[in-house]
Amino acid sequence: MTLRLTNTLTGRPEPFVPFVPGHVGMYTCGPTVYAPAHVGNFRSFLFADLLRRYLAWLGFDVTWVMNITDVDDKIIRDARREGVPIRSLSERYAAVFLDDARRLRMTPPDVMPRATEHIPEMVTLIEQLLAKGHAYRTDDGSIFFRIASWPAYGRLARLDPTRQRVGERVESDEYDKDDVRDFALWKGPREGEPRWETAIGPGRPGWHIECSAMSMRYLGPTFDIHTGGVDLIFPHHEDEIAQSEAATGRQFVRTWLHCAHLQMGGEKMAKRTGNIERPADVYARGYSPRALRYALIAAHYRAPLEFGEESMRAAAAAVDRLATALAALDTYRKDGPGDPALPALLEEARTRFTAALDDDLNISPALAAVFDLVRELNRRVDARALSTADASSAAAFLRDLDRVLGVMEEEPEQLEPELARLLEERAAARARRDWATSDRLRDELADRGVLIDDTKDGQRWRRAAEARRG
RNA sequence: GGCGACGUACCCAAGUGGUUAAGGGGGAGGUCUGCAAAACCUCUAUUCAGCGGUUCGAAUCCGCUCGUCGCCUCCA
Repeated sequence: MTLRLTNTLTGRPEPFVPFVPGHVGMYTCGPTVYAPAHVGNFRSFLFADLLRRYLAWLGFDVTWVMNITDVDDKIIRDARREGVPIRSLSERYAAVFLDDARRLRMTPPDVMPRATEHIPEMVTLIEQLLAKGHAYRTDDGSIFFRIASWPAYGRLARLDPTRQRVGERVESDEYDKDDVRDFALWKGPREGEPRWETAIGPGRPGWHIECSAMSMRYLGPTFDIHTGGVDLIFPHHEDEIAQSEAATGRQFVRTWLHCAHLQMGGEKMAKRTGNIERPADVYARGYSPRALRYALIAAHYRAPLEFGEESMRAAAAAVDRLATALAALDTYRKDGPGDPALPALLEEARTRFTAALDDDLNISPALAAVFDLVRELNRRVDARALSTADASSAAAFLRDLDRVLGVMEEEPEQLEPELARLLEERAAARARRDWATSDRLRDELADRGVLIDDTKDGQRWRRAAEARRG
Protein backbone atom coordinates (compact mmCIF):
# COMPACT_ATOMS: atom_id res chain seq x y z
CA MET A 1 0.00 0.00 0.00
CA THR A 2 1.27 3.42 -0.82
CA LEU A 3 0.35 6.84 0.37
CA ARG A 4 -2.56 8.44 -1.41
CA LEU A 5 -3.37 12.12 -1.10
CA THR A 6 -6.32 14.15 -2.34
CA ASN A 7 -4.96 16.62 -4.83
CA THR A 8 -7.02 19.80 -5.08
CA LEU A 9 -6.00 20.03 -8.75
CA THR A 10 -7.93 16.89 -9.61
CA GLY A 11 -10.25 16.70 -6.63
CA ARG A 12 -9.47 13.05 -6.07
CA PRO A 13 -6.97 10.90 -4.18
CA GLU A 14 -3.84 10.06 -6.13
CA PRO A 15 -0.89 7.81 -5.30
CA PHE A 16 1.89 10.01 -4.02
CA VAL A 17 5.03 9.64 -6.11
CA PRO A 18 7.76 12.18 -5.42
CA PHE A 19 9.39 14.01 -8.31
CA VAL A 20 12.79 12.90 -7.10
CA PRO A 21 12.63 9.34 -5.74
CA GLY A 22 13.02 9.19 -1.99
CA HIS A 23 12.90 12.92 -1.54
CA VAL A 24 9.92 15.18 -0.90
CA GLY A 25 9.88 18.92 -1.39
CA MET A 26 7.03 20.51 0.52
CA TYR A 27 5.93 24.10 0.97
CA THR A 28 3.43 25.45 3.45
CA CYS A 29 1.93 28.91 3.43
CA GLY A 30 2.93 30.22 6.83
CA PRO A 31 1.73 33.06 9.00
CA THR A 32 1.52 36.75 8.33
CA VAL A 33 3.10 38.10 11.46
CA TYR A 34 1.07 41.09 12.61
CA ALA A 35 -0.63 39.33 15.54
CA PRO A 36 -0.38 35.98 17.28
CA ALA A 37 -1.71 33.15 15.12
CA HIS A 38 -4.99 31.64 16.32
CA VAL A 39 -5.71 27.96 16.74
CA GLY A 40 -7.45 27.85 13.36
CA ASN A 41 -4.20 28.89 11.74
CA PHE A 42 -2.45 26.22 13.72
CA ARG A 43 -4.82 23.58 12.50
CA SER A 44 -3.44 24.02 9.02
CA PHE A 45 0.17 24.26 10.17
CA LEU A 46 -0.20 21.13 12.26
CA PHE A 47 -1.85 19.34 9.37
CA ALA A 48 1.27 20.10 7.35
CA ASP A 49 3.38 18.98 10.29
CA LEU A 50 1.48 15.70 10.53
CA LEU A 51 2.10 15.10 6.83
CA ARG A 52 5.75 16.04 7.20
CA ARG A 53 6.13 13.70 10.16
CA TYR A 54 4.38 10.85 8.41
CA LEU A 55 6.49 11.23 5.27
CA ALA A 56 9.63 11.18 7.38
CA TRP A 57 8.33 8.19 9.33
CA LEU A 58 7.80 6.36 6.04
CA GLY A 59 11.44 6.99 5.26
CA PHE A 60 11.26 9.90 2.84
CA ASP A 61 13.89 12.57 3.00
CA VAL A 62 11.72 15.66 3.41
CA THR A 63 12.58 19.28 2.79
CA TRP A 64 9.89 21.41 4.37
CA VAL A 65 9.69 25.11 3.68
CA MET A 66 7.31 27.42 5.54
CA ASN A 67 7.37 31.10 4.78
CA ILE A 68 6.87 33.98 7.15
CA THR A 69 5.10 36.91 5.54
CA ASP A 70 6.69 39.91 7.15
CA VAL A 71 5.47 42.67 4.87
CA ASP A 72 1.85 43.26 3.93
CA ASP A 73 -0.93 45.81 4.30
CA LYS A 74 -1.85 44.86 7.85
CA ILE A 75 1.71 44.81 9.09
CA ILE A 76 2.25 48.23 7.57
CA ARG A 77 -1.00 49.52 9.06
CA ASP A 78 -0.28 48.23 12.56
CA ALA A 79 3.35 49.30 12.56
CA ARG A 80 2.29 52.78 11.55
CA ARG A 81 -0.32 52.80 14.27
CA GLU A 82 2.37 51.92 16.80
CA GLY A 83 4.89 54.23 15.22
CA VAL A 84 7.53 51.54 14.77
CA PRO A 85 9.32 50.10 11.73
CA ILE A 86 7.52 47.09 10.22
CA ARG A 87 10.44 44.89 11.11
CA SER A 88 10.03 45.57 14.79
CA LEU A 89 6.38 44.50 14.64
CA SER A 90 6.91 41.49 12.41
CA GLU A 91 9.85 40.16 14.39
CA ARG A 92 7.86 40.44 17.59
CA TYR A 93 5.04 38.29 16.24
CA ALA A 94 7.37 35.96 14.39
CA ALA A 95 8.90 35.19 17.77
CA VAL A 96 5.43 34.51 19.24
CA PHE A 97 4.66 32.23 16.31
CA LEU A 98 7.89 30.30 16.67
CA ASP A 99 7.27 29.83 20.37
CA ASP A 100 3.65 28.72 19.85
CA ALA A 101 4.77 26.33 17.13
CA ARG A 102 7.48 24.87 19.32
CA ARG A 103 5.10 24.28 22.21
CA LEU A 104 2.66 22.58 19.84
CA ARG A 105 5.55 20.42 18.73
CA MET A 106 5.40 21.51 15.15
CA THR A 107 8.51 20.07 13.53
CA PRO A 108 10.81 22.99 12.80
CA PRO A 109 10.67 23.53 9.02
CA ASP A 110 14.00 23.14 7.23
CA VAL A 111 13.72 26.67 5.91
CA MET A 112 11.55 29.53 7.14
CA PRO A 113 12.17 32.23 4.60
CA ARG A 114 11.00 35.76 5.22
CA ALA A 115 9.50 37.76 2.41
CA THR A 116 11.62 40.84 3.07
CA GLU A 117 14.77 38.79 2.67
CA HIS A 118 13.80 37.51 -0.79
CA ILE A 119 13.05 40.66 -2.72
CA PRO A 120 15.69 39.89 -5.39
CA GLU A 121 14.10 36.51 -6.15
CA MET A 122 10.71 38.16 -6.52
CA VAL A 123 12.13 40.86 -8.77
CA THR A 124 13.70 38.24 -11.04
CA LEU A 125 10.39 36.43 -11.32
CA ILE A 126 8.53 39.63 -12.13
CA GLU A 127 11.13 40.54 -14.76
CA GLN A 128 10.53 37.20 -16.43
CA LEU A 129 6.79 37.80 -16.44
CA LEU A 130 7.26 41.27 -17.92
CA ALA A 131 9.56 39.88 -20.60
CA LYS A 132 7.04 37.22 -21.55
CA GLY A 133 4.14 39.62 -21.70
CA HIS A 134 2.27 38.21 -18.72
CA ALA A 135 2.68 41.37 -16.69
CA TYR A 136 2.27 45.08 -17.22
CA ARG A 137 3.09 48.31 -15.44
CA THR A 138 0.70 51.01 -14.37
CA ASP A 139 1.35 54.71 -13.95
CA ASP A 140 2.00 54.52 -10.23
CA GLY A 141 4.85 52.04 -10.70
CA SER A 142 2.84 48.95 -9.83
CA ILE A 143 3.08 45.76 -11.86
CA PHE A 144 0.13 43.44 -12.42
CA PHE A 145 -0.26 39.93 -13.72
CA ARG A 146 -2.47 39.86 -16.79
CA ILE A 147 -4.97 37.08 -16.26
CA ALA A 148 -6.15 37.28 -19.85
CA SER A 149 -2.68 36.05 -20.87
CA TRP A 150 -3.04 32.84 -18.91
CA PRO A 151 -5.86 30.60 -20.18
CA ALA A 152 -5.41 28.00 -17.43
CA TYR A 153 -6.35 30.59 -14.82
CA GLY A 154 -9.10 29.28 -12.55
CA ARG A 155 -8.26 25.62 -12.92
CA LEU A 156 -7.31 24.98 -9.30
CA ALA A 157 -10.31 26.78 -7.85
CA ARG A 158 -12.60 25.54 -10.64
CA LEU A 159 -13.66 29.08 -11.26
CA ASP A 160 -14.55 30.52 -14.59
CA PRO A 161 -12.52 33.76 -14.64
CA THR A 162 -14.98 35.46 -16.96
CA ARG A 163 -17.79 34.91 -14.49
CA GLN A 164 -16.15 36.12 -11.34
CA ARG A 165 -18.34 38.32 -9.31
CA VAL A 166 -17.09 41.81 -9.06
CA GLY A 167 -17.97 43.03 -5.63
CA GLU A 168 -17.55 46.34 -3.89
CA ARG A 169 -14.16 45.43 -2.56
CA VAL A 170 -12.71 44.69 -5.95
CA GLU A 171 -14.03 47.93 -7.38
CA SER A 172 -12.69 49.91 -4.49
CA ASP A 173 -9.15 48.74 -5.16
CA GLU A 174 -7.07 51.85 -5.30
CA TYR A 175 -4.60 50.56 -7.84
CA ASP A 176 -5.36 51.25 -11.46
CA LYS A 177 -5.32 48.06 -13.49
CA ASP A 178 -6.49 46.95 -16.94
CA ASP A 179 -8.83 44.31 -15.62
CA VAL A 180 -10.29 44.09 -12.14
CA ARG A 181 -9.31 40.46 -11.95
CA ASP A 182 -5.61 41.12 -12.49
CA PHE A 183 -3.56 40.88 -9.34
CA ALA A 184 -0.60 42.88 -8.07
CA LEU A 185 2.87 41.42 -8.42
CA TRP A 186 4.51 44.63 -7.28
CA LYS A 187 3.00 47.63 -5.56
CA GLY A 188 4.36 51.03 -6.53
CA PRO A 189 5.91 53.31 -3.92
CA ARG A 190 3.60 55.22 -1.63
CA GLU A 191 4.10 57.83 1.01
CA GLY A 192 4.54 56.27 4.43
CA GLU A 193 5.01 52.74 3.14
CA PRO A 194 8.22 50.76 3.12
CA ARG A 195 9.86 50.54 -0.28
CA TRP A 196 12.66 48.65 -1.93
CA GLU A 197 14.75 50.16 -4.74
CA THR A 198 14.97 47.46 -7.39
CA ALA A 199 15.59 46.83 -11.09
CA ILE A 200 11.83 46.94 -11.68
CA GLY A 201 11.55 50.20 -9.82
CA PRO A 202 10.81 51.22 -6.25
CA GLY A 203 7.98 49.67 -4.31
CA ARG A 204 7.04 46.59 -2.35
CA PRO A 205 6.00 43.07 -3.29
CA GLY A 206 2.43 41.89 -3.73
CA TRP A 207 1.35 39.04 -1.52
CA HIS A 208 1.25 36.13 -3.94
CA ILE A 209 4.67 36.60 -5.49
CA GLU A 210 6.56 35.86 -2.30
CA CYS A 211 5.35 32.28 -2.10
CA SER A 212 6.26 31.58 -5.72
CA ALA A 213 9.68 33.14 -5.35
CA MET A 214 10.57 31.51 -2.06
CA SER A 215 9.19 28.06 -2.77
CA MET A 216 11.02 27.83 -6.09
CA ARG A 217 14.17 29.30 -4.55
CA TYR A 218 14.39 26.44 -2.05
CA LEU A 219 12.56 23.60 -3.78
CA GLY A 220 13.11 24.22 -7.49
CA PRO A 221 10.65 25.19 -10.24
CA THR A 222 8.67 21.98 -9.79
CA PHE A 223 8.12 20.47 -6.40
CA ASP A 224 5.92 17.87 -4.79
CA ILE A 225 3.53 19.31 -2.24
CA HIS A 226 2.08 22.67 -1.39
CA THR A 227 -0.28 23.00 1.57
CA GLY A 228 -2.53 25.64 3.06
CA GLY A 229 -6.05 26.30 4.27
CA VAL A 230 -8.95 25.98 1.83
CA ASP A 231 -9.36 29.74 1.93
CA LEU A 232 -6.04 30.05 0.11
CA ILE A 233 -7.18 28.11 -2.94
CA PHE A 234 -8.54 31.28 -4.40
CA PRO A 235 -7.03 33.62 -5.14
CA HIS A 236 -3.68 33.00 -3.50
CA HIS A 237 -2.78 29.57 -4.84
CA GLU A 238 -4.46 30.17 -8.16
CA ASP A 239 -2.28 33.25 -8.55
CA GLU A 240 0.83 31.40 -7.46
CA ILE A 241 0.29 28.80 -10.14
CA ALA A 242 -0.34 31.39 -12.84
CA GLN A 243 2.70 33.52 -12.09
CA SER A 244 5.03 30.58 -11.49
CA GLU A 245 4.09 28.53 -14.51
CA ALA A 246 3.89 31.57 -16.75
CA ALA A 247 7.44 32.46 -15.71
CA THR A 248 9.07 29.03 -15.86
CA GLY A 249 6.96 27.22 -18.44
CA ARG A 250 6.94 24.20 -16.16
CA GLN A 251 4.50 22.62 -13.77
CA PHE A 252 4.81 24.41 -10.44
CA VAL A 253 3.33 22.05 -7.84
CA ARG A 254 2.39 18.43 -8.37
CA THR A 255 0.11 17.96 -5.38
CA TRP A 256 -1.97 20.70 -3.74
CA LEU A 257 -3.33 19.87 -0.33
CA HIS A 258 -5.87 21.99 1.49
CA CYS A 259 -7.04 21.81 5.05
CA ALA A 260 -10.66 22.55 5.96
CA HIS A 261 -11.45 25.29 8.42
CA LEU A 262 -11.58 25.09 12.13
CA GLN A 263 -14.97 26.30 13.27
CA MET A 264 -16.20 27.78 16.47
CA GLY A 265 -19.91 28.17 17.08
CA GLY A 266 -20.55 26.62 13.69
CA GLU A 267 -18.60 29.25 11.80
CA LYS A 268 -15.13 29.51 10.38
CA MET A 269 -12.68 30.71 13.00
CA ALA A 270 -11.45 34.01 11.62
CA LYS A 271 -9.92 37.13 12.97
CA ARG A 272 -12.30 39.40 11.13
CA THR A 273 -15.37 37.87 12.77
CA GLY A 274 -13.68 37.84 16.13
CA ASN A 275 -14.49 34.23 16.95
CA ILE A 276 -10.92 33.28 17.54
CA GLU A 277 -9.01 31.56 20.24
CA ARG A 278 -5.26 31.63 20.55
CA PRO A 279 -3.02 28.95 21.99
CA ALA A 280 -2.37 31.16 25.01
CA ASP A 281 -6.12 31.42 25.67
CA VAL A 282 -6.44 27.65 25.63
CA TYR A 283 -3.49 27.18 27.99
CA ALA A 284 -4.93 29.82 30.31
CA ARG A 285 -8.00 27.63 30.69
CA GLY A 286 -5.79 24.85 31.96
CA TYR A 287 -5.16 22.76 28.88
CA SER A 288 -1.74 21.55 27.85
CA PRO A 289 -0.14 22.14 24.46
CA ARG A 290 -0.31 18.46 23.66
CA ALA A 291 -4.05 18.40 24.37
CA LEU A 292 -4.45 21.31 21.99
CA ARG A 293 -2.31 19.58 19.41
CA TYR A 294 -4.46 16.48 19.72
CA ALA A 295 -7.69 18.47 19.37
CA LEU A 296 -6.37 20.06 16.18
CA ILE A 297 -5.04 16.96 14.44
CA ALA A 298 -7.52 14.28 15.56
CA ALA A 299 -10.02 14.84 12.77
CA HIS A 300 -9.46 14.35 9.07
CA TYR A 301 -7.82 17.42 7.54
CA ARG A 302 -10.41 17.89 4.81
CA ALA A 303 -13.35 17.88 7.21
CA PRO A 304 -14.44 21.03 9.02
CA LEU A 305 -13.72 20.71 12.72
CA GLU A 306 -15.63 22.32 15.54
CA PHE A 307 -13.40 23.69 18.26
CA GLY A 308 -14.53 24.44 21.77
CA GLU A 309 -14.53 23.53 25.42
CA GLU A 310 -16.02 20.15 24.72
CA SER A 311 -13.48 19.18 22.07
CA MET A 312 -10.65 20.33 24.33
CA ARG A 313 -11.93 18.30 27.23
CA ALA A 314 -12.21 15.18 25.08
CA ALA A 315 -8.74 15.79 23.67
CA ALA A 316 -7.24 16.22 27.14
CA ALA A 317 -8.84 12.97 28.27
CA ALA A 318 -7.60 11.09 25.21
CA VAL A 319 -4.08 12.41 25.64
CA ASP A 320 -4.16 11.50 29.33
CA ARG A 321 -5.13 7.98 28.43
CA LEU A 322 -2.09 7.66 26.19
CA ALA A 323 0.23 9.19 28.76
CA THR A 324 -1.08 6.88 31.46
CA ALA A 325 -0.53 3.81 29.35
CA LEU A 326 3.02 4.89 28.59
CA ALA A 327 3.73 5.61 32.26
CA ALA A 328 2.33 2.21 33.21
CA LEU A 329 4.62 0.46 30.76
CA ASP A 330 7.61 2.50 31.92
CA THR A 331 7.13 1.60 35.58
CA TYR A 332 6.15 -2.01 34.97
CA ARG A 333 8.58 -4.61 36.34
CA LYS A 334 8.26 -8.36 36.21
CA ASP A 335 10.91 -11.00 35.76
CA GLY A 336 10.21 -14.12 33.83
CA PRO A 337 8.86 -15.13 30.47
CA GLY A 338 7.14 -12.60 28.27
CA ASP A 339 3.93 -12.66 26.27
CA PRO A 340 4.49 -14.59 23.05
CA ALA A 341 1.50 -12.83 21.45
CA LEU A 342 2.96 -9.36 21.90
CA PRO A 343 4.91 -9.04 18.62
CA ALA A 344 1.84 -9.92 16.58
CA LEU A 345 -0.20 -7.40 18.54
CA LEU A 346 2.28 -4.63 17.81
CA GLU A 347 2.55 -5.64 14.19
CA GLU A 348 -1.20 -5.52 13.75
CA ALA A 349 -1.31 -2.05 15.25
CA ARG A 350 1.43 -0.87 12.93
CA THR A 351 -0.35 -2.29 9.91
CA ARG A 352 -3.63 -0.61 10.78
CA PHE A 353 -1.92 2.66 11.64
CA THR A 354 -0.04 2.77 8.37
CA ALA A 355 -2.98 1.68 6.22
CA ALA A 356 -5.11 4.46 7.70
CA LEU A 357 -2.56 7.22 7.23
CA ASP A 358 -1.73 5.96 3.75
CA ASP A 359 -5.37 6.60 2.94
CA ASP A 360 -5.16 10.36 2.58
CA LEU A 361 -3.90 10.83 6.12
CA ASN A 362 -7.06 9.33 7.57
CA ILE A 363 -6.14 9.84 11.18
CA SER A 364 -9.30 8.57 12.90
CA PRO A 365 -8.75 4.87 12.13
CA ALA A 366 -5.05 5.38 12.85
CA LEU A 367 -5.92 6.63 16.33
CA ALA A 368 -8.42 3.80 16.73
CA ALA A 369 -5.55 1.37 16.09
CA VAL A 370 -3.48 3.12 18.75
CA PHE A 371 -6.30 3.06 21.30
CA ASP A 372 -7.11 -0.57 20.60
CA LEU A 373 -3.46 -1.41 21.21
CA VAL A 374 -3.46 0.63 24.39
CA ARG A 375 -6.40 -1.35 25.69
CA GLU A 376 -4.65 -4.64 24.95
CA LEU A 377 -1.50 -3.43 26.65
CA ASN A 378 -3.37 -2.15 29.72
CA ARG A 379 -5.13 -5.47 29.98
CA ARG A 380 -1.79 -7.26 30.01
CA VAL A 381 -0.32 -4.84 32.51
CA ASP A 382 -3.30 -5.46 34.82
CA ALA A 383 -2.93 -9.21 34.43
CA ARG A 384 0.86 -8.88 34.86
CA ALA A 385 1.23 -10.95 31.73
CA LEU A 386 4.18 -9.04 30.32
CA SER A 387 7.87 -9.23 31.13
CA THR A 388 9.87 -6.10 31.86
CA ALA A 389 11.37 -6.41 28.38
CA ASP A 390 7.88 -6.71 26.84
CA ALA A 391 6.77 -3.56 28.59
CA SER A 392 9.74 -1.61 27.40
CA SER A 393 9.42 -2.80 23.81
CA ALA A 394 5.72 -1.89 23.86
CA ALA A 395 6.57 1.55 25.21
CA ALA A 396 9.21 1.99 22.52
CA PHE A 397 6.63 0.97 19.94
CA LEU A 398 4.16 3.60 21.13
CA ARG A 399 6.88 6.23 21.13
CA ASP A 400 7.71 5.29 17.57
CA LEU A 401 4.11 5.88 16.48
CA ASP A 402 4.27 9.13 18.39
CA ARG A 403 6.99 10.34 16.05
CA VAL A 404 4.02 10.86 13.73
CA LEU A 405 1.43 12.05 16.25
CA GLY A 406 3.51 14.06 18.69
CA VAL A 407 0.95 13.91 21.51
CA MET A 408 2.14 11.38 24.04
CA GLU A 409 4.63 13.09 26.27
CA GLU A 410 5.19 16.54 27.64
CA GLU A 411 8.49 18.25 26.95
CA PRO A 412 10.34 17.69 30.25
CA GLU A 413 10.34 13.96 30.73
CA GLN A 414 12.21 14.15 34.00
CA LEU A 415 10.34 15.31 37.02
CA GLU A 416 11.62 18.55 38.52
CA PRO A 417 13.86 17.81 41.57
CA GLU A 418 11.46 19.56 43.91
CA LEU A 419 8.54 17.43 42.76
CA ALA A 420 10.67 14.30 42.76
CA ARG A 421 11.40 14.99 46.42
CA LEU A 422 7.68 15.17 47.20
CA LEU A 423 7.28 11.86 45.46
CA GLU A 424 9.99 10.31 47.64
CA GLU A 425 8.45 11.72 50.79
CA ARG A 426 5.16 10.21 49.78
CA ALA A 427 6.76 6.82 49.20
CA ALA A 428 8.24 6.99 52.70
CA ALA A 429 4.90 7.98 54.21
CA ARG A 430 3.23 5.09 52.49
CA ALA A 431 5.86 2.68 53.76
CA ARG A 432 4.88 3.61 57.32
CA ARG A 433 1.18 3.58 56.36
CA ASP A 434 0.84 7.29 57.09
CA TRP A 435 -2.17 7.80 54.84
CA ALA A 436 -2.84 11.39 55.86
CA THR A 437 0.60 12.54 54.73
CA SER A 438 0.39 10.38 51.63
CA ASP A 439 -2.93 11.95 50.61
CA ARG A 440 -1.73 15.45 51.34
CA LEU A 441 1.33 14.98 49.12
CA ARG A 442 -0.82 13.50 46.39
CA ASP A 443 -3.02 16.61 46.41
CA GLU A 444 0.00 18.84 46.44
CA LEU A 445 1.48 17.16 43.38
CA ALA A 446 -1.87 17.24 41.62
CA ASP A 447 -2.00 20.99 42.12
CA ARG A 448 1.31 21.18 40.32
CA GLY A 449 -0.04 19.18 37.37
CA VAL A 450 1.43 15.82 38.33
CA LEU A 451 -1.01 12.98 38.85
CA ILE A 452 -0.11 9.96 40.98
CA ASP A 453 -1.40 6.44 40.57
CA ASP A 454 -0.48 3.81 43.17
CA THR A 455 0.32 0.49 41.56
CA LYS A 456 1.89 -2.84 42.35
CA ASP A 457 5.08 -1.38 40.93
CA GLY A 458 4.91 1.56 43.33
CA GLN A 459 3.97 5.14 42.58
CA ARG A 460 3.50 6.13 39.00
CA TRP A 461 3.31 9.74 37.88
CA ARG A 462 2.20 11.52 34.74
CA ARG A 463 1.56 15.06 33.75
CA ALA A 464 -2.04 16.12 33.49
CA ALA A 465 -3.16 17.24 30.05
CA GLU A 466 -5.76 19.31 31.77
CA ALA A 467 -4.52 21.02 34.89
CA ARG A 468 -6.78 20.78 37.90
CA ARG A 469 -8.75 23.87 38.51
CA GLY A 470 -10.76 25.13 41.44
C1' G B 1 -26.07 33.36 -8.90
C1' G B 2 -21.43 29.99 -9.77
C1' C B 3 -18.16 26.34 -7.51
C1' G B 4 -17.11 22.99 -3.46
C1' A B 5 -17.67 20.25 1.22
C1' C B 6 -21.03 18.01 4.46
C1' G B 7 -25.53 15.92 7.50
C1' U B 8 -23.79 8.52 11.36
C1' A B 9 -25.51 7.62 19.18
C1' C B 10 -25.75 12.67 24.45
C1' C B 11 -20.90 15.15 21.98
C1' C B 12 -16.65 14.39 18.48
C1' A B 13 -15.78 10.93 14.62
C1' A B 14 -14.49 6.24 11.23
C1' G B 15 -17.03 3.22 7.91
C1' U B 16 -18.54 4.52 0.80
C1' G B 17 -22.39 -2.50 -1.61
C1' G B 18 -22.60 -8.09 2.08
C1' U B 19 -21.45 -11.74 9.10
C1' U B 20 -22.52 -8.30 15.70
C1' A B 21 -22.13 0.17 12.32
C1' A B 22 -14.45 1.49 14.50
C1' G B 23 -12.23 4.71 18.08
C1' G B 24 -12.31 8.93 21.68
C1' G B 25 -15.30 11.75 25.22
C1' G B 26 -19.59 11.47 28.38
C1' G B 27 -23.21 8.44 31.25
C1' A B 28 -24.83 3.76 34.23
C1' G B 29 -23.28 -0.65 36.86
C1' G B 30 -19.18 -3.90 38.50
C1' U B 31 -13.82 -5.62 39.71
C1' C B 32 -9.27 -3.87 41.98
C1' U B 33 -7.60 -0.18 46.01
C1' G B 34 -6.15 2.09 53.04
C1' C B 35 -8.99 5.95 50.39
C1' A B 36 -8.36 7.60 45.63
C1' A B 37 -6.70 7.56 40.76
C1' A B 38 -5.69 4.69 36.77
C1' A B 39 -6.87 0.28 34.49
C1' C B 40 -10.04 -3.74 33.23
C1' C B 41 -15.21 -5.94 32.48
C1' U B 42 -20.57 -5.11 31.15
C1' C B 43 -24.23 -1.80 29.21
C1' U B 44 -25.20 2.98 26.35
C1' A B 45 -27.28 3.68 17.32
C1' U B 46 -32.40 -2.99 14.91
C1' U B 47 -29.87 2.26 12.87
C1' C B 48 -26.99 6.09 9.52
C1' A B 49 -31.27 14.18 7.82
C1' G B 50 -36.12 12.98 5.01
C1' C B 51 -38.60 10.71 0.81
C1' G B 52 -38.37 7.77 -3.49
C1' G B 53 -35.42 4.44 -6.78
C1' U B 54 -31.52 0.61 -8.38
C1' U B 55 -30.07 -4.25 -6.13
C1' C B 56 -30.81 -10.88 -3.71
C1' G B 57 -28.61 -7.10 -0.36
C1' A B 58 -27.37 0.27 0.78
C1' A B 59 -25.27 4.36 6.00
C1' U B 60 -22.62 3.20 1.47
C1' C B 61 -24.95 3.80 -5.71
C1' C B 62 -28.88 7.22 -8.32
C1' G B 63 -32.77 11.17 -7.98
C1' C B 64 -35.41 14.75 -5.30
C1' U B 65 -36.34 17.53 -0.70
C1' C B 66 -34.71 19.79 3.82
C1' G B 67 -30.61 21.70 6.62
C1' U B 68 -25.36 23.31 7.73
C1' C B 69 -20.63 25.27 6.31
C1' G B 70 -16.90 27.29 3.00
C1' C B 71 -14.85 29.87 -1.47
C1' C B 72 -16.06 33.41 -5.38
C1' U B 73 -13.26 39.80 -1.56
C1' C B 74 -7.92 40.43 3.09
C1' C B 75 -8.06 35.26 5.14
C1' A B 76 -4.79 28.87 7.47
